[in-house]
Amino acid sequence: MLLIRGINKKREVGCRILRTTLNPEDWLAALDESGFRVTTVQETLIDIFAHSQYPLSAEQAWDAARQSRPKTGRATVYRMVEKLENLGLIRRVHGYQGCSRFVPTLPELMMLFICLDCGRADYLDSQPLDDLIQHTEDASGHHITNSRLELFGACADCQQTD
Amino acid sequence: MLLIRGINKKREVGCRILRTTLNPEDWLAALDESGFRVTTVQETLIDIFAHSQYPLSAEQAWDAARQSRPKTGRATVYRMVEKLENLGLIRRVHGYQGCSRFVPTLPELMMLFICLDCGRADYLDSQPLDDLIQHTEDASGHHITNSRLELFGACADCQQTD
DNA sequence: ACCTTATTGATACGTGGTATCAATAGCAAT
DNA sequence: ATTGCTATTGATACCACGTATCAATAAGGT
Repeated sequence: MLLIRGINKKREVGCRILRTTLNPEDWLAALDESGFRVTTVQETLIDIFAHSQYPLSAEQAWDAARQSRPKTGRATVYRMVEKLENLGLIRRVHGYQGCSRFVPTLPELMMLFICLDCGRADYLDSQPLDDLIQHTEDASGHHITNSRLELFGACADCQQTD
Repeated sequence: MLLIRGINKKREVGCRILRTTLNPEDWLAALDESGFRVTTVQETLIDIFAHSQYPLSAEQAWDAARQSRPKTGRATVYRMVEKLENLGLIRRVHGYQGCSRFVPTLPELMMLFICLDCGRADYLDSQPLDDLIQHTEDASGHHITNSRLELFGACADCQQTD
C-alpha cells in the first residue's frame, strides 16, 4: 500500500483518527457496474485514493501513480479524478490548500473535518447536518437539494501533543 | 448603483430574497482603519461587491468596474478581491460555477444559501451552525476553529413560480 | 484469436490568477 | 498649497492547473 504524506510534515506518523477505509475492490466494481472498462491505471489510482487519509491533489496522485506505473499520463489522472468524483467515490475538499484536493467518500458520513495541524481527514456522522438542513428548510422556505459542510481545526490527538 | 445580473438569465428580475445590504462607506472605513489608502478603484469595486446579490467573479467585477472606470487593471481587481476577502468583507463561494465567486459577508449570518435557479445568495442566521459545531466538538473531541457551510437548492420564490 | 471501441499518453492549448516594474496618486508634513 | 515618500496601480509577461486533440493501445465480447 502506498503511503501519501500530508502537506504538514511536522510528524512522521500524524495523529490516529480511526475511520473506515473503503475497499478498492468495491470501487472497481462500481466502475464496472457503471459500464466503464477496468484498467490498470484505474486500479493504481483507486489504490492511491482509497487508501489516502489526506486530501490529495490530482498532481500528487499523478506523482504517486508514476512510482508504480511510470508511463501514467497526466490527463488520464485528471480524467479518473473526474470520473471518481462523478461516481461519488471521492469528494473535493474546498478551502484547504486550494480547492483541488480529494478525499474518499464515506456514505452517511458527509460531515468532513480536516485537521489543520496534521492534515488528516475525519468523517463524522451526518445526522446533525441533516437536522440542520431540515430546520433551515422549515425556517426559510427554501428547498435544499445539496449541501457542503467542512470543519477545520485541531483534531483530538493533535490537541494533546501540542 | 451598478446592477450585476446573475448567470441564470431565466428571469429579468430574479426572486426577491430580502437581506441587509452592507454600506460601502463602512467597507471604505474598514480599509482606512486597517491602514490602507482609500483610492477610487477601491470605491468602484466596493460599490460593485457590496451591492451585488449574486456571487461575482473577479473577472465579472473587472468588467463591471471598467464600465465606469475604463482603465481599471485586471491585476488590481484580483488584488482588491484578495484584500476584501482577507478583511472579511467578501466571502468565496465554492462549488457554484467553480470556486472563484464572491458574495458580501454579513456578520452573524454565516450560513449561505445559493438558489440554483435564480442564482441569488441568501444569508441565514448562524445559530444552527454554531450549535452543530458545539455538538460536534463535544462528540468528536476535535477543536473546531473554522467552518464552511453552503446550501444549494431552490429558494422560496423560485419554488412557487416553477 | 479477432474486432470493436473505450481508454490511454503525449502534446498543444486555454483560462484564471500572479510576479514584475515603471508610472501614478494618497496622504502626512511642511 | 506644495513637496516628498511610498502604497497602489496598470500593462505586460509569466505561470500553473486543467482540457482538447488524436494516434496508439488494450478491454472484453464474440
